[in-house]
Amino acid sequence: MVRTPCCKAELGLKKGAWTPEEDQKLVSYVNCHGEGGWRTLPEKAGLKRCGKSCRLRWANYLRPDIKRGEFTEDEERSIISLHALHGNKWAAIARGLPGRTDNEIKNHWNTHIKKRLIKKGVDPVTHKSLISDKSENLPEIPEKQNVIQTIITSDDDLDNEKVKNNNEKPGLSSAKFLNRVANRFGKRINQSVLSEIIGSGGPLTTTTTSHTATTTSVTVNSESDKSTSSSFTPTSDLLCQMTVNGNATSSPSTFSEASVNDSLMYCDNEDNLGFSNFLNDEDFMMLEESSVDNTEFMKELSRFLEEDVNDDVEVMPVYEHQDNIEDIDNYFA
DNA sequence: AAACTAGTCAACCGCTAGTCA
DNA sequence: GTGACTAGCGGTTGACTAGTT
Repeated sequence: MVRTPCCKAELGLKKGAWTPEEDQKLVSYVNCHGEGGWRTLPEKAGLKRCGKSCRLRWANYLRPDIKRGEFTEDEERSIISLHALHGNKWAAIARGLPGRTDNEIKNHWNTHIKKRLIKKGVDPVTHKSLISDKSENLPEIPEKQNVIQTIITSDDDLDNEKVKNNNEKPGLSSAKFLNRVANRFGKRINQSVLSEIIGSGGPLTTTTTSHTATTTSVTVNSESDKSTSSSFTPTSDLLCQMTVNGNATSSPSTFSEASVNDSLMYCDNEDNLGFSNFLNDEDFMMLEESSVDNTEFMKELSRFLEEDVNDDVEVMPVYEHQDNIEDIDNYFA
């Protein structure tokens, strides 16, 4: 297939920095006619630019919802967390930072964060320490994660004990179960929804963890990582959707067809045992109204999963993933 | 003051994926 | 199924600025 030129090879198409007059023309046109139709926009708007250039100018600079100025510490934490999940998928990272563009984040990463991570001894690519290869001490993660493996990550005996007794420990049961839920519904709901289920963490969490904290990652495999929605969905809504009549219900406002291929993280430390800690008060109002305690709620969800046999999605492994927490700590140390 | 260097970031380029006829 | 078209993404470039010599 012959590659289509991105714009007409006509003389007179301007390149380089945009003038205020050009900006004004573009803003006026988009305000009147909306975004889209970039190929024909320049001519209609009276601009001697290629459509691609117009789209980029609008997306990276002229859009009214763009937040400009210094990145906050929280934003930098988010960038690092999201980079650990997505790698150099700047657009995916930008979806997690409202008002910031992929280009801006990419530039900030390359000019600030990357250097600072290196200076702090953290590999900006792997998010692991450059000084000592901690991966040697970590459990091996299967390349193709198709087996069930639960690993509690803390290096102290207490946490090891939790592994042994994880059936009795609500927090760890919750961890496993949430992974099942995530895997089960990963193809229907987007990452933000899953993060809401997980509640106390997620890629955007700004909570720093102590070294005794146990961090568990949920990996949801799917055909594509093209998450199309980042809309916020209250956890209670989702839970209601999931448990109504014990059947899966799929509301467009709650479930999206977007698939997920990201590691979802939450903190499961000593102060955070029990499923109740993953939910807020509003979530529990729903539970209290139905007189279902935590255990019953877990059973209900388990039963729901068991009953919903039509979908044979495999349960994916739970494995340790604490490096990107450490690199954030290192970064801000 | 001039030349040089390094840092920053807007804009560009090449490519891919999705859609439609 | 194929090709044209469009939108979007990630890597790179280069203009500009600030700091240093």
